[in-house]
Amino acid sequence: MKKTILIFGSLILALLLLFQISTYSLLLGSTSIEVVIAVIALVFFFTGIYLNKKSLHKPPQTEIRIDEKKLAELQLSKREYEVLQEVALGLSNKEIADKLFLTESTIKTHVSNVLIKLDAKRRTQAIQIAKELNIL
Amino acid sequence: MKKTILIFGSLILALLLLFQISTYSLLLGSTSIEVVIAVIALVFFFTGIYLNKKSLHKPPQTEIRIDEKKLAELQLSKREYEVLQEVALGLSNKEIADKLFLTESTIKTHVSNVLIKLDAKRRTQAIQIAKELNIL
DNA sequence: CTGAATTTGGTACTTTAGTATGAGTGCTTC
DNA sequence: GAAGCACTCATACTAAAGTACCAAATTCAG
Repeated sequence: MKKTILIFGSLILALLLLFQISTYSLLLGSTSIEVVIAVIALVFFFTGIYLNKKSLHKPPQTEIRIDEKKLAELQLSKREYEVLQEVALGLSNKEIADKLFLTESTIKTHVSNVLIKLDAKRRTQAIQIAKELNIL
Repeated sequence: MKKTILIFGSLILALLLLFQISTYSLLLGSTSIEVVIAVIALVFFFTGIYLNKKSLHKPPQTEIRIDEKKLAELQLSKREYEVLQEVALGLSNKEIADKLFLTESTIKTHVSNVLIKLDAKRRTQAIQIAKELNIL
């Protein structure tokens, strides 16, 4: 955050300086109007590109957020959703049971319910459906 | 593509026009230097932002291309990779067999080989590993 | 407090998935 | 033409996964 403020501050300062220098050099007649305008245009053009890259480019790349609405629509209970997440990680029912301190029976029950609610025949299909719905 | 050329063309034209108008209005003394420079700066600033958004913003959002290198490293045969893709779609061995006009035995063999090559214990884990490696 | 939903777990059973092993075919490469 | 590899398929298993049904404890809103 500190770095951002510093960069922005010096950027604004530099642009203001450029602005003033341009105005004065024009008044003094040492530089032609065309050159000044061209320099200004180029500098601000690339400043625009740079700022855009910094501020708007990062967030959309990494985040692929889950669809809370569809998650609610599906009526999955907390445990069922939790189990679904573990299933998607490639764990077996036994492994999930150990991880959540439950028995394999319980996991089977939850998985079966998930399959019904997601309208899937197999756990692999449930994973595919869940990812299509942006639930995972 | 046609649209892009059209947009870029009119953009360049508009900028050139702005450039000329600025120069002339300055020479005629009808506008102050500061105003012209400010307008030029703003226009080029936002043009930079716009172009950057159009050209560099789209590809990373939609495309998540597969990692050809890792795919080669894994030494998966054509059929094995093909079967892996179907597995990731949530199909059963029987369904894959029917889809590819093979027997379930053959699919089982392919899946087993895929599991070994991906170092996975289950097909669900194979899916997870494959997606982590950007193979799918 | 009560009824409904959730969570947990069990038994019994069927269906898939996965392993091990062998074997025939076709294609390429040395 | 023999060795190697990919592809196909089979049999015989074992191990998971999944279904059906039941039941107790817990949670939670009305």
